[in-house]
Amino acid sequence: MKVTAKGENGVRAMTILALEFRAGPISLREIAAREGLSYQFLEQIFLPLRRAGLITSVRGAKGGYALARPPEEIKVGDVLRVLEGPIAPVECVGEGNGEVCGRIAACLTRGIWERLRDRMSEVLDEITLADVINTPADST
Amino acid sequence: MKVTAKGENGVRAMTILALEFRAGPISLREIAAREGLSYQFLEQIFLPLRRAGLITSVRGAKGGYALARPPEEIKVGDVLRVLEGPIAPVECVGEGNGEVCGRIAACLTRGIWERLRDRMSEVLDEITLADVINTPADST
DNA sequence: CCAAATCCCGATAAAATTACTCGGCTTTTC
DNA sequence: GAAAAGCCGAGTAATTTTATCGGGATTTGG
Repeated sequence: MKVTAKGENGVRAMTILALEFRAGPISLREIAAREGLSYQFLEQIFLPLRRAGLITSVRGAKGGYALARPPEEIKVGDVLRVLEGPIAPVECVGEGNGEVCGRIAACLTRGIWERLRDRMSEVLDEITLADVINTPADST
Repeated sequence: MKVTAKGENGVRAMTILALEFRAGPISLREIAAREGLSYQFLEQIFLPLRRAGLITSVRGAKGGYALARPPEEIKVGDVLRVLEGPIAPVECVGEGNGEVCGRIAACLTRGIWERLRDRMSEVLDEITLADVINTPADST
């Protein structure tokens, strides 16, 4: 029941883009240095985020990445769905998926996963990048 | 962000034990047949559940497994914690874990995972096995 | 007392997923 | 035109998950 490193680091990287939203594009090299991640792993994260339209890129020297929209308009759920696929605790209850598997207790347990999925989506869609950068990091 | 097959099938198997709670112990062979799972994989699921005290076993011919407590008193969260470890979307926010990692945006993103973890626990701890077997399987 | 049913359990093999790297290309600035 | 950056497919390494095996130990029923 874990988010992958890709998802976790993707959110982390997007947080940096949110912090620097007014400062123009930031290079992967800089983000990699700030977060202690490899340049190449970050590339793998940014590629799908750009294709999904969450970030924009500027090529060439002085280039880099920036959020495509202001931090208030990007939800954590958006980022995770791009990097990890639909939010769903089990395959058969993918968001907007009506399939049913053939096993006997299947329909009994299904409700659990649907409720869990809905609450997970709810939390992740109510937190924007703006919330993330504005929340004081109190709880040690 | 998925539950493993072990967790999913564990909940499924516990549901069967809940359905047959009054009927005495059920053998793994029977559960395996009813759910289309391998006997040996189920063994791997039941061993930790028994060690955790969620089920009891009776050895020998006519033996099998039964819930240690009535279905009303066993939460889905209990089962998942045994089979998958603490409910936590990322390592560093394991239930009751105060650690902090050293990276820069760490404390900014941490709050996300804490909120997610809390809501996940909440859902899973408000559903008992009794709820699972009593909920009509309407939503096709 | 024996045979069959059943749980007990460590070890390990197989498969799947995830994490990470490589190499080479294209675009832009200075 | 050289350096700084992004673009991108392919491939390898590491980890986790799934599944199997083999042999014990315990109980029931004949």
